[in-house]
Amino acid sequence: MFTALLNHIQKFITLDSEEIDILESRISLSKVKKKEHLLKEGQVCNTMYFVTKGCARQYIINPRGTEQTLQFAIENWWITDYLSYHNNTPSHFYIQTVENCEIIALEKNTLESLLIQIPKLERYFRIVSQKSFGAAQMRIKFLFTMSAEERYNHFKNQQPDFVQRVTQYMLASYLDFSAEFMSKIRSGKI
Amino acid sequence: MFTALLNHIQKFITLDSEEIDILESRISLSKVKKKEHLLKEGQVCNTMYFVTKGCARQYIINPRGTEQTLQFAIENWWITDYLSYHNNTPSHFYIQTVENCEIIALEKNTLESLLIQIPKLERYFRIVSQKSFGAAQMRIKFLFTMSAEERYNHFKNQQPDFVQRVTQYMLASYLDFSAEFMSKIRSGKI
DNA sequence: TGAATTTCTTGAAGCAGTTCAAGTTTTTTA
DNA sequence: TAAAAAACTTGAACTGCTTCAAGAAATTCA
Repeated sequence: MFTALLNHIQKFITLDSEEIDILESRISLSKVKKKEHLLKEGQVCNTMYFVTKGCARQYIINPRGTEQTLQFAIENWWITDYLSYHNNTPSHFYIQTVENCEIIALEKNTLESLLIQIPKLERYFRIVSQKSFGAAQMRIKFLFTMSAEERYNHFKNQQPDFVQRVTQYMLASYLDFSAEFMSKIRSGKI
Repeated sequence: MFTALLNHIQKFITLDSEEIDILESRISLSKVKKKEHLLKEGQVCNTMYFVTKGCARQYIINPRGTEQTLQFAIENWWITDYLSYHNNTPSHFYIQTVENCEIIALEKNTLESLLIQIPKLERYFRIVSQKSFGAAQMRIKFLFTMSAEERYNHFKNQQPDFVQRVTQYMLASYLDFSAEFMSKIRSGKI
């Protein structure tokens, strides 16, 4: 529901009741079935998505024709293609639900007018995106320094529940190794 | 000089002359010699750095004891460890100049008070960090889908001048392969 | 529920890139 | 400008992970 986003926002800034009303009037929650696309490669991305329930992912189709997941978004995460969003260029990515989801889709026009009415929201989005960028930096560190098996174990320790929620090939590609290799890691045959 | 930052800011927002004065009064440019550290692993990062001249990089020392560059920052780029900055946790990274630099160091306290005096700056930093995050996503895409040689050629095409500015082992590690392999790519022995 | 589809497992062969070591070239510094 | 230090090159041996293929298990959906 809407309160999930409101709570998330209020972790970083404080809104008064008038601002909450404005926000509530402009935002709507939609249910999205598993495996539906929110964005496809080639489209210009003009929407930010906030997951209140379920899980979405950003992926590409690599030259060999297989999908590789670049990012997951679970409850209380924003997901979008910021480069396409800001530059109005065709996206390199797909964004797709992994489970049945409840999602707040915030279009550029709506967001821009909200940012004018409630300038404090600039701060919220600044902090959220700076933290996301920080997380992306750590991700690159892990990809660079750990072996496949270490990356799997590290992820499993950090997000024990999440491992169950996605198929093996999605997680394997996110950790940058093959689904077959993941099967071998799991069975201890490495 | 200060105008480099001012121009960068005014690409995204418009400041009036009073705001420019405030900004100018709180910001100072410093010269930093080549190979000096702005941040070391284990320190809490409470400063953002804007490069007006020269080049800096963020790197780690991997388990084998060799340096791996995660990010470069040239003219008009911000560099910091956002995770350490926001969570007040010890950094996993080093930040070091690669050339003699002119840098604007913006401390958290200063930035926070500037953001209160000039709330528009929230917007500037939001847009900059969202674009940086977008660039990080593309970087992960390239790491995932291209061979070592393709990554090198792609980088060289995108940033032909930059390739000359850093040593081979820095660029090789940034592209996630060994310095020896880069030597072989360059000589066409692959 | 049963058929179709998707996902997972396993082993064998292969290879892109690493590691090591030693020599050469370039850059830095006293 | 000479000596020291840093960066680059080259080849040989090696390896972590991929690819392929084919069967087994689990999930989806009519």
